[in-house]
Amino acid sequence: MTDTAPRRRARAQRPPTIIDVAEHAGVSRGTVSRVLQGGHNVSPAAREAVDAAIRKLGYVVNRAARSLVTQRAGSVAFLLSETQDRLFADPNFTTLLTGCTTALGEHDIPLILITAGTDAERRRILPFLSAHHVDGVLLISSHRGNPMIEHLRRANLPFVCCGKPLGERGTLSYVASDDLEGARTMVRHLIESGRRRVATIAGPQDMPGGLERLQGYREMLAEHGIAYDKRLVTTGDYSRASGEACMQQLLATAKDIDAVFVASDLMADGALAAIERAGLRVPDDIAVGGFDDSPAATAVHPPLTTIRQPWSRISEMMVRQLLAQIAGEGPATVILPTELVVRESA
Amino acid sequence: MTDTAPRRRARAQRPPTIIDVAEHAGVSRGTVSRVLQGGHNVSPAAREAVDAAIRKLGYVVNRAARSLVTQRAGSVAFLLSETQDRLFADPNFTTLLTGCTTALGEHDIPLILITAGTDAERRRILPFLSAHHVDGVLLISSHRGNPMIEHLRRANLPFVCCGKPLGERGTLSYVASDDLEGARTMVRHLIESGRRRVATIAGPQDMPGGLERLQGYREMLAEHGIAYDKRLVTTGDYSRASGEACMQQLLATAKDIDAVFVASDLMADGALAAIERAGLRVPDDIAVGGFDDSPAATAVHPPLTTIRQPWSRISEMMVRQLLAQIAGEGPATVILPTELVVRESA
DNA sequence: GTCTCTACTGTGAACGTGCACAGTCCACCA
DNA sequence: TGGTGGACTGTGCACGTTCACAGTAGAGAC
Repeated sequence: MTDTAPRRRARAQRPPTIIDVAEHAGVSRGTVSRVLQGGHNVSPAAREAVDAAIRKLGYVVNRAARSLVTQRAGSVAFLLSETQDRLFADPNFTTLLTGCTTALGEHDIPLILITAGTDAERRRILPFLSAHHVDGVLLISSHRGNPMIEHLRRANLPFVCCGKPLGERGTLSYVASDDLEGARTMVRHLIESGRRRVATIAGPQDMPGGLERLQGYREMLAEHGIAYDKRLVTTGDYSRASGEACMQQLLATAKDIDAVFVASDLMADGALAAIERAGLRVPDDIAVGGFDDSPAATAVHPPLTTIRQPWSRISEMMVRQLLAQIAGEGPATVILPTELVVRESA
Repeated sequence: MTDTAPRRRARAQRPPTIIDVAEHAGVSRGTVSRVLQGGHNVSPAAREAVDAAIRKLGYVVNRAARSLVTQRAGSVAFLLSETQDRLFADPNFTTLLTGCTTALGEHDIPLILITAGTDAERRRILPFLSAHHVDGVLLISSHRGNPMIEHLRRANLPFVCCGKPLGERGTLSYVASDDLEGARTMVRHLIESGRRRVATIAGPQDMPGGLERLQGYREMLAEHGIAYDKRLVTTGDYSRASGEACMQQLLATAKDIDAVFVASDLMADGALAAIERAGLRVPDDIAVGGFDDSPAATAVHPPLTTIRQPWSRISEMMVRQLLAQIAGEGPATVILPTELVVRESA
C-alpha cells in the first residue's frame, strides 16, 4: 500500500517515462511507442493525445532502454587510426569532422570520437567496437594496410572509409574525391595556359592521393603529347619542408621548368619559398598549382591556384553510406568530383 | 521444453552476457557484477574464476543495460557552441579535442562530439542534454554570454568551460591558461631586450584572452615605468587580415615603434607582412611577439617568438574537473601557466 | 445475423545489468 | 555451547523500452 509512496516520490524527480506519457494521454505504452516509431497503426486522436502529453511532460526517449531491447547502440564512431599529427593538422579535416557530426545529428545519432593512435588506445578500443557499442564506424586513415579494417570486418561492424584504402582487397565501402581527375584538371590548366616544362612534387606513394595525383599528371602530359621526363618528378611527404626541398632539387636539376604541380598546398607553400629564394617569380617564371585548398592556399603570396576537395559532401556521403549499411545494404564506393580554384599562382 | 531452443540459438549469436560468465565461472550474477565493479567482497578463488571466464568468453559489459539501472549515461559531451569557424580553424583546438578524448578514454568514457553552431542544432541538442544522455559536458565557447551555460545549469548537468566564461555570474567550473601572466611575460621579454616603444594589437575585448592579454601589457609597461600611450593600442579580431590592418595603422600613427605584442599568432603573421611591406626588418627594427604558438608561428619568416598555452594539460584538467563534478564534487577553477617560446622575431 | 477483414489497442515478456537484501559459512570469543 | 561479527554469495526486483501477440470494435459482404 504505502510502499508505493517512495517510488512515486522518486519518480517525480526523474525524467518522465513512456508510462507517464501513456497515463497522461490515456493510452497504453504500446501506443506511445508506436507514435514514437513513426505512428503507424495509430488513430489520429491517439496520436494527438500522445504528442500533447509528450510536449507537456517534456518527454525524451531513454536511449539506454531502447538500446537494450533493440540491440542497437544508436551511435556511430568517428575513428582516427592515425598518429593524428598530419591528418589532424589539416583544417579540411575539421570540416570533415563537423560535417559528419551534423549529418549524423540530423538523424539524431550521436558521434563518438575515438582516437586509436597508440597501441594502448587500440587495445582499449577493440573490445568497445567488438561489443557493438556503436552501430558503425566512420574510419579515417591515410596509411596503407590499416589493421583496423580487419578488426572491423571480424567484428561484423559496418564501416565506411574516408579515401580509398590502399593495399586492401575485398569489397569495402569508401568515399573519396576524384584525385585522378583533380590532378588531370590542374595539369590541363597549367598546360593550357601555355606551360610545357611541367614538373611535379608528388605525395607519398603509399598514401591515398599519392598514386592517383601522380598518375593524373602523367596522363595529362601524355594527352598533350608531352614526353614524360622523370627528372621533373619528385616525391615529398606532404609537409611544407619537403615541398621546399623538392622544389630546390627540381630547380637544380632542370632550370627550364615553367610550371610545377604540387600534390598538396602545404608542399606548394614550401615550393613558393624555394622559388622566391632562387630569385624567380610566380607565376611569371614558374606557375605553381597546389592541391587541397587549405587555408595555407590563401595565406601565401601569391595566393595558390589549387584543387578543392568537397569535404562537406564527402562527410555527408560517408554518413549516408554508413547508415545504409547499418540498415542492411551492401557496401558501396562513392567518388566525388573536385573543383579547380584559380587564384594567382597559376 | 523445446521452446527454449530458439532462445538458446539466438543467444549463441549474441555477445556473452553476465549470466554466461556466471555460469561459466560457477558463480552467481551478483559475484560477477562485484568483480566488474572492482572486486570488493569477492574471494580470490571466485575472482579468478570470473576473470578467466571473462577472458575466455570475451565478455564486455553491456553499457546500455548498465546505464539503464545506474541512471548514468557513461559518456561525456564535447560541446562546441560556436560558429565553429574561428575556433575550429585553430590547430591548438584539435590538441584540446584529442587531449580530452584520450583523457576520457583512460576512464573508458566515450566522448560525444556535439556542435551547436546553428539554432536548429541547439534545438536538437537541448532535449538530448536535458534528458541526461551524457553525464557531463566539456563546454567550448569563446563568446560572451553563452546561452548554453544557463541551459546546462537548468538541466542540472555538470560542465566545465574551456577558458574563463565572460559575462557570467555565479560559480562555475573552468580551466584556462594564465593569459594575464602570459602577456606580462611576453611584454617583459620585449622590454628587457631593450625595447621602449612597445605597441600592441589586442584581441576582441568580448572574448577570453582579449581583456587579460591587454591588461598584462598595461601592467608590465607600468612596472617598467613606461607611460601608457593609447595610440599604441589597436584591436583586431584574431584574424590574419585584421593583424595586417592594425599593424599598418600603428605604423602610420607612430613611426617610432620598436616592438609590438600581438594577441595571436595569426594576427602576428599579418603584422609581419605589414612590417615587411613598410620596408622594415624584424626583429632589427621592430620586434614582434605573438601568442598561441600555433603552426603559423613557425611557418613564417622570421619564426615567431610567442606564448605557448598548455592545451594538453588544459584538456586533462577539464576532464579531471568534470569527472570530479560528476562524482559529486563542487565546481572549481583551474589556471595553468603558459610558456614563453623564444624564436627569431623578438 | 454472422462472418471476415481491417484498423487499432493493450499486455506480457524480454533486453542485461546493478543494487539491496537475505542468506550462508566460518572464525573467534565469552 | 551459544552467540556475534565479518567475509562472502545468491536472488529478486527494477531500470524504460520494443516487439510479438492477442484482443476489440466497427465496417462491409454475403
